[in-house]
Amino acid sequence: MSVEDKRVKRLPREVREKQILDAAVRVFSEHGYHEASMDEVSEVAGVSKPMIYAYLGSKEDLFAACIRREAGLLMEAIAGGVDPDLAPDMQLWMGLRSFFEFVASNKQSWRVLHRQVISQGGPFSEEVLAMRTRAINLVDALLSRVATKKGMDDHAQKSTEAMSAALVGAGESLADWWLDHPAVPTRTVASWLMNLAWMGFGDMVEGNVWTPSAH
Amino acid sequence: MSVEDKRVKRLPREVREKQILDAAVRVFSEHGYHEASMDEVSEVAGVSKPMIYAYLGSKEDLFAACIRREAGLLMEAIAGGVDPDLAPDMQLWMGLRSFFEFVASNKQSWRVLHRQVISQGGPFSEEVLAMRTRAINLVDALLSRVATKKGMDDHAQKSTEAMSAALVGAGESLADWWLDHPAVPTRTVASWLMNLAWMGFGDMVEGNVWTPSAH
DNA sequence: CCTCTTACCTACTCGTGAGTAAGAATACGG
DNA sequence: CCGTATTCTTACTCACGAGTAGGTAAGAGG
Repeated sequence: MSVEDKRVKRLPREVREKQILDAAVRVFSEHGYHEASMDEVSEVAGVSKPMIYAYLGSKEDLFAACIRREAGLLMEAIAGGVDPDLAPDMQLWMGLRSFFEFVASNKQSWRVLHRQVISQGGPFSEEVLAMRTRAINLVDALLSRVATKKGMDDHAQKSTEAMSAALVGAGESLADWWLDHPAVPTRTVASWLMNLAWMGFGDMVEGNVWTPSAH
Repeated sequence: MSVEDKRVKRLPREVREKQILDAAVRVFSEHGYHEASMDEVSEVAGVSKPMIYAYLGSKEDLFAACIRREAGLLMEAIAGGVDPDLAPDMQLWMGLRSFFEFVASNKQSWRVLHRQVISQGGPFSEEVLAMRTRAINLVDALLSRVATKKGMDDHAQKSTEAMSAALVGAGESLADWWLDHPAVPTRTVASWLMNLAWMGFGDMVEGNVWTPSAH
């Protein structure tokens, strides 16, 4: 009569898929794509291996599904934290804060996403690179808007894309550094990068710092 | 009688080791550690598999040897291009130029090094992380020197390590971007990053740019 | 010409892990 | 109470790739 024996049995597909994805994110984030085994995923998920293949397809498919879900969450978090009517520097500021907040509360998601960004090879690299490109374009839209308004010359205009790539890379790297120094508050990390991006290091040592209040 | 049949035979160990390492760098840079097979390395090297094991040890050993060699080259190139008696901003500038020059003329080396920076898991991650940490410390030494001289407060002092991590990440990311945009000259890429680091984006749009002449 | 070392190869073993076949158990509609 | 669709498992197959056993041949030194 008791429904709770040892394993909860015969749950609807939706629920199982979520459990599997959660387990996959965890396992992939711990070992990376190649070192992770489907057997471990199935064990962590509390479900036998054929279920995974039935519901989510091959290992690559499963990984792609993880990336898509987590990338969606990250992008959503950032987009939701930014008001597109604000001035560009404020938008950048809000975006950075949202990003670091996401990383702080979703370390595993971040690891899965960032870990495989570089190591190409698999067909899933498209998936991952796509989301990185989206991030760069997002920043580029901001920067080039500023550049145009301020009337930078053509040569400098071209540089905004490269700058965006650099900024995104700086953000990723800083996020990684932060994982090893969790004592630093979110706001502080975000402001460091904001200042580096907007004022540069040279200005900072002169005491010129960007603050959200003085828009 | 002819000594040149098809394969050059019976070369001394030194030469073979170099051939193998060259092949390994190429194969690892193309596929990444896991997707690369020892069979392919042996094929590219023009040497049978047991030779690799006899000379360089296991797959991990071989990979570690690659990393060590290429990281050594990179660090040497940077150290050789920087005069430690110059002002910090000039040192940073020279370092950046040397770095991008190295990437331009050693794309494969760069790929091997950078590809695996993130994806932890293997025991070789120590090897790779070590060289990244060295790079960050190098930059940090510069930045904190500036910060101390200029008398930044304690809070800001602490930030130099994080800043260095961000800068290194920006450099890596920009180098990757550059691989897809080879038309841009080395000097230009270096100056973009230099300006971002020293002046920030906000200053650049105002027309304030750092140039090597006005030290 | 004999011996010892070093360079070198063919042809294997064998663990591991992705993917599957075949069917058991449970709900549910008629 | 009977078919039928869905959930779920045990117990396999099978390819691939790291690592090796065992042996050949070529030069060096006597």
